[in-house]
Amino acid sequence: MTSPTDPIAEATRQWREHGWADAAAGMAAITSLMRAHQIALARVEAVLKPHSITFARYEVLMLLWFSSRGSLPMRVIGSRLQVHPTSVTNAVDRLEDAGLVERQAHPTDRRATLVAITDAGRDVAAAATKDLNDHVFTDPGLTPEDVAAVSTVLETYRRNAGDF
Amino acid sequence: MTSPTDPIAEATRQWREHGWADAAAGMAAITSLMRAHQIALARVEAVLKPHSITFARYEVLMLLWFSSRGSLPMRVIGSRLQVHPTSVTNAVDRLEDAGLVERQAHPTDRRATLVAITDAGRDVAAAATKDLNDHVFTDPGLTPEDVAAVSTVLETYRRNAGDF
DNA sequence: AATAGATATTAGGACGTCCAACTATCTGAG
DNA sequence: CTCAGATAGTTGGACGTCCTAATATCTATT
Repeated sequence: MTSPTDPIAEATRQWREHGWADAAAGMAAITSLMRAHQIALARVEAVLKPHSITFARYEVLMLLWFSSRGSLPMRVIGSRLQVHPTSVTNAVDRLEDAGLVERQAHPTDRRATLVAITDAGRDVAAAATKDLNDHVFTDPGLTPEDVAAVSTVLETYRRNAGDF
Repeated sequence: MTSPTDPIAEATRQWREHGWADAAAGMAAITSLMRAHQIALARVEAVLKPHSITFARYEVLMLLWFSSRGSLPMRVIGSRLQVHPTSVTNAVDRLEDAGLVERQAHPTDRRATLVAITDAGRDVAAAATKDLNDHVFTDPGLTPEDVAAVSTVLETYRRNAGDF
C-alpha cells in the first residue's frame, strides 16, 4: 500500500522548510477545505443530476419548501444562503424555466419579488431529498464522530465570520 | 447567545421533523463545508487580488515553485491539484498571459506540454505567499486545536474519496 | 511494421459565483 | 411634501469548474 504522497502534506512540509511554520497549519486546513468541498460538491451534484437541478437550485427549493407560505422574497433567499443577489436571480431564473418556482408580486413592497414553490417544485424537492439522504447524507464518507466534529468546528468558523 | 438562527441548525431541525434523522448530521456537515469553503475562498481571494492572481492560479504557481526543475507537465499539475485538465489549461493560459509561467516543449513526449515558472512568477508567488501567510494562514479564524481537527478529519475524508 | 486503444492537451459550451452599474421603489429628514 | 439616500432586483461581464468532442502522439498487441 505505497499510496502516493498527499499533496497537502507535501505542501505543509514545504511551508515548514521555507520558514513559514506558523502558517503551515492554517494553509493545510484551508487547502483541505477547498479539496473536501470539491469532492462533496461533485458527489451531491452527481445525485442531483437525474433530477435536473444543481445544489444551488436545490437549496433554494428547500428553503421555499420549508417556508410557512411556500414563498420568500429574493432578498431573504440570498440572505439565508449567504450568496450574492445575482446568484439568486440566476438560480430562480432557471428554476422558473423548469416550472419549479414562480415569481409573484410582493403584496406591500413593489421593489421586491416573491418566489413561490410550485407543486412540481415540491415533487422535485422531495425526490431529490430522498436521493441525497439515501446516497450522500446518511453516509457522507466519515464516521459519525468525525461528521459531528466537522460540523461543530465549521459552525464556529462560520459564526466567527459573521455568517449568522 | 442572542444570535439569529444559524440556517444550518434550522435545516437540521427540519430534517429531523421530516423523519430524516439518520441523514440530518450528514446534511449539516456537508452544508457547513459548502459555506465554510465560500468564506475561506473569499478571504483568500481578497488577499490575492492585489497580486492580480486567483487562488487557482496561485496553486499552480506554488506547485511549480516547489518543483525541483521549476516546471511540470500540464497533466501532473491537474493530477496534484485534482482538477480537470481543462481547468489547468485555463489557469496556465492566464498565468502565461501575465508572464508568470511559460509553456515549453516536453523533451521526450510530444503530446505533453511543460509549464515553467518565470522569474516574475517566482516574485509573485513569494509576495502572495507572504501576504497569505500574514493575513490568512497564520490566523485562519479558528483555534490551533480546531485547525488541527479540521485538517485531520478532512484528510481522512479526502483519502476515503481516493484523493491521494 | 501496422493499427487499435490509451494518453495529453485544447476548443466550445453550461453553470455558479462575484462585481459594477442601472432602474424602480421606498423611507426618512427637513 | 420633497428629495437625497437606502434598498430590491436585473443585466452584462469576468473567472473557475466541469463535460463533450476533436487533434496529436504514444504504446502495445498482433
